[in-house]
Amino acid sequence: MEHYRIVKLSRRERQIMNIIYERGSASVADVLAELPDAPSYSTVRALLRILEEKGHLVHEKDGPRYIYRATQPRHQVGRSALKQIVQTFFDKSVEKTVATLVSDAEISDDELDRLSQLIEQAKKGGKSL
Amino acid sequence: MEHYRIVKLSRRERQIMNIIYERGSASVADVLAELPDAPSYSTVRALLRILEEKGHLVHEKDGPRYIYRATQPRHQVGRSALKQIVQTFFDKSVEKTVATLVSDAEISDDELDRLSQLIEQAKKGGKSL
DNA sequence: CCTTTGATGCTAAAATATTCACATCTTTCC
DNA sequence: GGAAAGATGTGAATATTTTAGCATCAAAGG
Repeated sequence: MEHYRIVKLSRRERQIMNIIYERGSASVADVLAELPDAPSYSTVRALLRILEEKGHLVHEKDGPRYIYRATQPRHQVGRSALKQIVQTFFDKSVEKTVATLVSDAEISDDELDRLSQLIEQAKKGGKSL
Repeated sequence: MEHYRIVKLSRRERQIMNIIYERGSASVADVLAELPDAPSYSTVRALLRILEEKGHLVHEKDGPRYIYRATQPRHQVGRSALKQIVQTFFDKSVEKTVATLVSDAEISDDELDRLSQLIEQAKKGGKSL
């Protein structure tokens, strides 16, 4: 239940983890291509190795090259990150957070309908517990 | 419209900015009290000074002591941070994000009702634009 | 088989972040 | 006013992060 500590990462480590979470998996070249202010190939490999040593990543071989994946499931880390955002910027209010989400993004009517259903289900689900 | 770049902060800088965003404002002692693995008083002052030099904070005098505030409005930074989370962990899907929010947190019926209204307004608002 | 290409392993230098000690300046209050 | 308490300003040491160079190894192609 406690916060997942992807929180102790350095700037570059964070950037790399985000890339890998976004893509699901990535080779060294993939990471290099998406890193802002991209450093050298060697540098990216060093960082990936460190992240692996720290237990945040694992790699598997895909022919000659390594493919990296996160060890912690994305939904868990996402949940934790979201919680942090709600706490830090939205007074712990889910309502304020959702308000920002729906006012900021372009959302189709279909998606809005599904959101309504989501809320309805939460009402029922909450009751039954 | 572009991402607000509170993104280049180091680990400690990030921790401090989060504390200040959460509280609204803070003295050196406040920050020190909330920092995990709290360093010395001198250290916190040094970090606050750096953050001020970089333009992320300003201070005003409250009697003998300094009170620090963020220069960028919280809602703007929160909006940007939220966007980042949605992109990184929820496939850019507001729906998935909201689903996590309502399933994770304890939400009262009242709040769920307000969320429904929120969605309804978004439907109307979206149409009219 | 041998060369070329493209990948990783390792190590160390350079840059940045983090930390604190000490000097100084105010406020408090006796 | 003057001492004590509580703040800040500064500079430099320490630790961590970030970077890249060079050696090595494996696959691909002639």
